[in-house]
Amino acid sequence: MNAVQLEEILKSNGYKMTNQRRAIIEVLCENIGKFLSAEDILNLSKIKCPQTNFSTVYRNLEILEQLELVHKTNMDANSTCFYEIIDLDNHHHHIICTQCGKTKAIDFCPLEMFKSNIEDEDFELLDHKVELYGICSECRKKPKK
Amino acid sequence: MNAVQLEEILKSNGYKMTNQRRAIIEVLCENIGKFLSAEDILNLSKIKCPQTNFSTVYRNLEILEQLELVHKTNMDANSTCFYEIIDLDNHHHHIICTQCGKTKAIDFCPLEMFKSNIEDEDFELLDHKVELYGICSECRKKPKK
DNA sequence: GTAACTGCAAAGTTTTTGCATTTGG
DNA sequence: CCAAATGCAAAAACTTTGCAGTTAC
Repeated sequence: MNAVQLEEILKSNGYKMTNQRRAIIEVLCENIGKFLSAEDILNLSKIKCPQTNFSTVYRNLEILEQLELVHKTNMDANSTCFYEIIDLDNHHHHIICTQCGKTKAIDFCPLEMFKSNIEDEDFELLDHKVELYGICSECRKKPKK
Repeated sequence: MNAVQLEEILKSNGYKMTNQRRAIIEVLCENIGKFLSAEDILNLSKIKCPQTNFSTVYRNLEILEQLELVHKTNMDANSTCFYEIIDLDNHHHHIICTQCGKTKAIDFCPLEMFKSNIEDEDFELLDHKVELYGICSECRKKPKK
């Protein structure tokens, strides 16, 4: 998924392109595989379009969520939410370092395992979220804080 | 994991038992397999111990998190966090109805699949979170809102 | 007795909203 | 032109904290 494709999707859903929106989309596309907070997105977007504002970031994230183009998540430690573009061409999950927060994309997805293991007809399975937590090599080398 | 076991763990870590704490622990243990918000926990705890307070709930959840006895999570739709006792004897994940929020425990865990698929020595795998999203049978019957 | 715990009220964070103004198509 | 988008400031929602008083052990 690249920014141009995303723009097309938004336009075809009746949304207009503004510099702020384009900046936000570009930031998201340039950071696939990482988790960004709303504040991260704001700061990075401001580099491209300085007048970008928190409300605008949140409003655009909401639109993208509704179109199922971004995933929203939190990590256990705090209550900030993190966002990432859903890249259908390159579906992945993450491993997250519990010490420094660094993330890394993991290609393996256990969804098929779930499908075959859930004989449960009560739910129609639509989506899933998988996060792995660990300690990255750099943090392992460091003395424990 | 039952409330008595949990009390023992807390006591052996130097924590004292108060009626508020006991109420919170019991509520958590009685709701394994569900996700409770801090507010849910407060309201249910108040039935057992009416003077229970929000600060006390959050402070106890923090202690339980530090001892790795509860998991904290959020669902995509809103930014409220949800808590559940980690029941090592009965490890499970959840499927969550995106319409009504109802949850159901799922026994299958793909962790072993991950271990064998991650040849990645950069991370030491410590923990994981898996959530499935879908629409429950009741919501499927209802006319779309 | 004393360290741990709690209640309260206040502050901190993150997210959402109303409204007046601006802008893209 | 006008619906959509934005900026601002204020509010809402959720969580954390300081402090004085209380309680478990």
